[in-house]
Amino acid sequence: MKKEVKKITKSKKANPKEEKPRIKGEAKAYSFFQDVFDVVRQIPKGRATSYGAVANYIGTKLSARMVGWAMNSAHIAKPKVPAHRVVNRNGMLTGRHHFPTPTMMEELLVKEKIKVKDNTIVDFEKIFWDPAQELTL
DNA sequence: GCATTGACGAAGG
DNA sequence: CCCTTCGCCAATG
Repeated sequence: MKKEVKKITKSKKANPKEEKPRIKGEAKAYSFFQDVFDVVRQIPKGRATSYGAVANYIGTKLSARMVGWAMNSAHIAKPKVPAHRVVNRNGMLTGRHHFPTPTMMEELLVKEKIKVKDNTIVDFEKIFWDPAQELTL
């Protein structure tokens, strides 16, 4: 149950319509959407990262949810964002259901020599790629 | 304008 | 050790 924990809901829009997937080319107003996409695109093959790591790199580590939410627009973003390389901190392919086909995500991972077992990346910590660590911002 | 939800994460029981 | 709960930020109904 959700209970009425938060009834206030800040709902204060910090960013005015910055992300507009409908418009192509003139998306100058960068937002965490673009940041997430950019970071995810820089994930080397055979590697994977977690939403929390990406969020941490961007600075919104406290809200790893936003990363996942942003990935919802990833399938609209171009060039295509390798969202299959982004999983939760458990290494579980939680977002596989959002792909064109639920099997596409693990198939892509397997193609990159990433072992997937029971919807979870094997040796996730080994192939883990931390943008904040690798990119050294 | 308020309540609910979400491809998460960390902490508490 | 497994399950439940809170926190975050933005969007959508």
